[in-house]
Amino acid sequence: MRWTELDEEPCSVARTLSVIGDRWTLLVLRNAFLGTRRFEDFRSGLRISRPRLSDRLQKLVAAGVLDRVAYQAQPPRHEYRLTEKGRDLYPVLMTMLRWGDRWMDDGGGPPLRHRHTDCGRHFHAAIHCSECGEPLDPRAIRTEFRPDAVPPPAHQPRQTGTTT
Amino acid sequence: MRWTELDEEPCSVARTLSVIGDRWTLLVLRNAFLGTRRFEDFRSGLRISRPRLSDRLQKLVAAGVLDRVAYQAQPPRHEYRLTEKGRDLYPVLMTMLRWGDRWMDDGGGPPLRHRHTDCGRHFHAAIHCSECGEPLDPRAIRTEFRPDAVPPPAHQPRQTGTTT
DNA sequence: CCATAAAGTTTCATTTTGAAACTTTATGGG
DNA sequence: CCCATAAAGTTTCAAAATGAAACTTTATGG
Repeated sequence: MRWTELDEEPCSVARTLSVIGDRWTLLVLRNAFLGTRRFEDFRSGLRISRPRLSDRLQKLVAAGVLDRVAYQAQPPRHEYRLTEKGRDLYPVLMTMLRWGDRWMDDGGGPPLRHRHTDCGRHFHAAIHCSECGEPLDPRAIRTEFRPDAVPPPAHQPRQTGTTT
Repeated sequence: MRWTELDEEPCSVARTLSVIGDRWTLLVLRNAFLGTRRFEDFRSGLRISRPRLSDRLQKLVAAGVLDRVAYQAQPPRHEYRLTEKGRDLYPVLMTMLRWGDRWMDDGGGPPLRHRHTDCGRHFHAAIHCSECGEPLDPRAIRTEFRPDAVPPPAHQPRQTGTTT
């Protein structure tokens, strides 16, 4: 499979990966969520090479995840801001952060902590059912495939629970 | 920044990306969550080249995300199963799927739907506060940095809300 | 005895990437 | 005025990652 074919797969995970599924893109977005907007700030904050940053930003703008906005006219300078589509990636970043906190700890505890101003406590992101609001247990989920979205091959009898 | 340095960054997103932040890995995991366990099934389901699948599986096993288990002795054959660490990536996959459903729809609706057996309804994953259980609004979050985890450069006054 | 299968590895050409230098327009200092 | 610096890139080139195809090993079925 080619990367240019990914966005046509009948799978929302694959389609999402066609936008954010590369090494640098999610780090660019992480910093965008932390307030970075300018080319040089992304570059120095990430230690990414200029050509790579340049094409990642262009792709994210083309995908509608970032918006390129002029902040000065002479010489023309632009900054990159998250769009609504981009801000909606927040749950993806937060669940990744949660997994890293839990499984990649070097012994020093979480590098960042988040406080929920509504309840005042440090928290992590947990996924819940959008309909009933209960925490999601993968075993309590049944996956249904659209006719053109064929389940992948599996030799063992299909598990009923843990499916995407 | 080199990819081998990623897992040492004081950032749980970067550390998570050091494990799952490449093109194929998340697709391998997607299929693993859908029940695929064997080399040839991953390969045909993903249309990935053999050498690539081989090293992705090895890395995931080394990272403790998959377990390599013999299912027959002669000739030796193994299958790859999600560990607890691997199953805990479910929220990441589900939030990615949700984003794709919402923003990458080609007009045909979601390729997969998920039914919550507890409430009986089709749902999507929403992130909630682990402490109070309320849905998370990015503006209701304050980020606190450990001393060695420096906030990335940002020219504009730091936003107080939408931070990772 | 031959074909096929599973799970890889090897080889090689193509693509992607990173590092460094270069470009353009403007500002600040001596 | 002249030089240094800054921002936001682009160009060039060598190194690393990738995909396609062929090959390997052990076993089973006809």
